[in-house]
Amino acid sequence: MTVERTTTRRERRVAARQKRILEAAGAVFIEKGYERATTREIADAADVSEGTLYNYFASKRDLLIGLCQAFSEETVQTILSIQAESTEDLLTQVLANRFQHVRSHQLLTLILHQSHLDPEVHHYFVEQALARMISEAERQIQAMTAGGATRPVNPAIAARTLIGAVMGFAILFYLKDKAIEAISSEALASAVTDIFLNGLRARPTGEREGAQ
Amino acid sequence: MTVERTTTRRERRVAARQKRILEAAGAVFIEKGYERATTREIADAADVSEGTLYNYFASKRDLLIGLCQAFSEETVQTILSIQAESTEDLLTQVLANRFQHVRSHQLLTLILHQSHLDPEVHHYFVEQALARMISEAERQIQAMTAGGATRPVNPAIAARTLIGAVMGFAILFYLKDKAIEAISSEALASAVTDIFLNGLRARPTGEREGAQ
Amino acid sequence: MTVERTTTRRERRVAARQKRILEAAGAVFIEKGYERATTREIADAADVSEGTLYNYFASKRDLLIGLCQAFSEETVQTILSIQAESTEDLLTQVLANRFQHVRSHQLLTLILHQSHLDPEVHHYFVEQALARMISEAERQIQAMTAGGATRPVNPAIAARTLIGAVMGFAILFYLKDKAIEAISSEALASAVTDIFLNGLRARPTGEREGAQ
Amino acid sequence: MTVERTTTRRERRVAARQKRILEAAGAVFIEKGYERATTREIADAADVSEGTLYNYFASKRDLLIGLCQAFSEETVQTILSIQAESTEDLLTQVLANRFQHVRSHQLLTLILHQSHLDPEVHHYFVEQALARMISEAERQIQAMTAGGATRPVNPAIAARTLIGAVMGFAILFYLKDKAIEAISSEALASAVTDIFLNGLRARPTGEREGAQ
DNA sequence: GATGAATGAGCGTTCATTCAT
DNA sequence: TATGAATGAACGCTCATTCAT
Repeated sequence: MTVERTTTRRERRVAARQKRILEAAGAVFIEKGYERATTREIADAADVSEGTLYNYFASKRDLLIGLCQAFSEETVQTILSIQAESTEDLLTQVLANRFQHVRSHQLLTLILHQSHLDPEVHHYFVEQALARMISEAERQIQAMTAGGATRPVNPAIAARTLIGAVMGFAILFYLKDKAIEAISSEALASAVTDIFLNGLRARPTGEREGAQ
Repeated sequence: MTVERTTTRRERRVAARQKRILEAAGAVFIEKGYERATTREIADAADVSEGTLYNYFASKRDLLIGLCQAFSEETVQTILSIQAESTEDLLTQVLANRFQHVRSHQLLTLILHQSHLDPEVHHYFVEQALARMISEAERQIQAMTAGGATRPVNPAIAARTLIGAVMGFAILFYLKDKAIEAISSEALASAVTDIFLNGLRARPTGEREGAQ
Repeated sequence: MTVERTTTRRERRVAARQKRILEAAGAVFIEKGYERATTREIADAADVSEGTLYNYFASKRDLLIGLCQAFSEETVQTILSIQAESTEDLLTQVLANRFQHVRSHQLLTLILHQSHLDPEVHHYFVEQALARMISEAERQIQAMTAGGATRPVNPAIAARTLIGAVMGFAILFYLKDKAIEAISSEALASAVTDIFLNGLRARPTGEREGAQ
Repeated sequence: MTVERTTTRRERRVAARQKRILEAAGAVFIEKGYERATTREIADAADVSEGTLYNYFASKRDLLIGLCQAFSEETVQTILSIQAESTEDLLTQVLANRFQHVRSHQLLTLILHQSHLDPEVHHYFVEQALARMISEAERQIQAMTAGGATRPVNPAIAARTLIGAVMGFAILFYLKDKAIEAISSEALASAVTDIFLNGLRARPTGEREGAQ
């Protein structure tokens, strides 16, 4: 018997089933929208009965909150854990990571929409995740400006332009934009980083160009 | 007697009522979401009976389609009609115009979400409006690159970064981001234009800076 | 100016319009059933507005009552006015007349059904028309039995068998029975008269046969 | 333990409830007519909730179709299973059986009416039941004619006269004809059989009379 | 008198949630 | 604990009737 085991078999089974239900809910929510998704459909997709669903989540709304919490937490953790050597590297990594994520998990747009309608979703996503990421981005930009890496721009606006662009790309994936789907997340991240760092404007001849 | 009148009083009344119903529908859809909005609520908001609603629109979905069509058409017309003297001026004007619009009409995010769920909304918004605006942006970027005004970037990506950022800002307005709401549309447009044209990266000393 | 005219032009116009509305109502009722027929559809078919409909009839139900009254009255009048030389001739004429009528006007089945649901329809059709025709038939049978023309059968049952058969044939027309539609009303009347008068049973050789 | 049981308790409960709902629907349809019958009323009559109704039948129309199928099948089975020794016996039995049936179950007239309006009801009742019974009746008449039991009449017309008369009597029951309700089904069947076999016409003295 | 837009009660149907098994 | 039948409130929509023009 492994003494170190802190979870019993039952607890693990419960956790696994909870996860399966949440994933099923996410898939059905994205396909049908939150309102049109039925608990029966979610239960079928999770291969459990409707009754069992309610043993794991108190309501349909709870499924949405659960998804929102998991999504928000995962997003914040992932972004904050990224280690980079330079401004450019950091931006590229963050963008590549987000592009990769939204490409396969289209929850972001669902949650954006529900954040407007449900105060609790707003709390978990906008206040706990989006606001934190925006302020982290502002902090980074201010640090980089202080360190001479970036021009002195309005950090509130710059942070929101970057994060807004990521959300915008998420929507383009969500709307099945063919041109975007054809580009790898890394290539897209590099190109977007280039635009944000170096701008679109042509440089006077002889000027040092940025990456890419 | 005004012989020139081409619309009768009845026709004008009908048009006005149709507009009022559509506006009421837009307001309720934004407040409650499309699914949770009830036809009774929309009728109340438009100060007509439910029956009257159905004299003007065949179904609740038709209200959504009508809003989407009007929104898409208005957006395309407005953007295409903007006249500008320079790249910078054009970008600033377009951004200021869109920021102003999404600030007061929050339909964009509703329509983005419904475009994923309803093929007809997708048709009117994504195919008729968004795709046209993206390709117009690509065309402009290519022209500016050919004219030496912008660096040779991937026009597909650059166009989508710009438009994605606008959609991202629309979402921030939609989510009631206080920092954004505090900035005037024009100031925001200038700052974002600056970032897109000149980039965030610090320039070597002595380099000519872009606008702002 | 014809002094004898007892109806003004207006009165005649009103009567004509009333007749047209009633005919339109009958056609729509038969096509869609009473409940599914809409007043709009009836108004369209009569080429008047819905408002005008209500200037001529107080309600949709009134249209049904009106149709029922006209149908009942016409049926009774027609049947009672038939003059015949013999039992056989009388029966053949009545049957031919009714077959001809139900072939083109399918109101009978509609009214039969509504008689069950609406007391006023029941009054006009069942009590004023059907019951009178049944008792007239009973009277005739009794008279013929007394005169030696028919066997001493139960007149109540015989009358109802005859009239029931007519209603049954009306239903077969109503249900578009092909075999019945292919036979002329006169031929059908003769054959049915033969069956009722002479029976289906084979006769001993040498017996005198009835008509046809 | 009853190993042979092929239906579980649940299956039997489901079948019983389905039957109860169908019977309730039949009763309400007959009382109010199909259109005026509400699903709420049917649910109340079956002592279930409206939601439960829809667990057993997909729509209100499905209840009608279900009734029509059951009625049609039962009618055909019953008629075809009747064994008789003579023409007279057969006719009497069939008539008695039908009179007894329509006396207590007034579905026939409802179904006759709906057959005109709903193609599926037409299919199940007119094509699957009525048409089969008519052709069976034609076959019998032809056989009896060939066997010398009946005169050579038009079998199509004779069959329809008989079946039409049954439908006519069903309508008289449906319309609560007092004279008919006062006569037992058997007596009525005998009297009608007599009329159909022997005819109404008086016979020359000395002729052999038919039964009854 | 004729019109047809406006009305709102009432319908069939759905589905989140409960609970007996 | 897992099930899925039962529930009933709430929805989108229809249509007989009214009434201002």
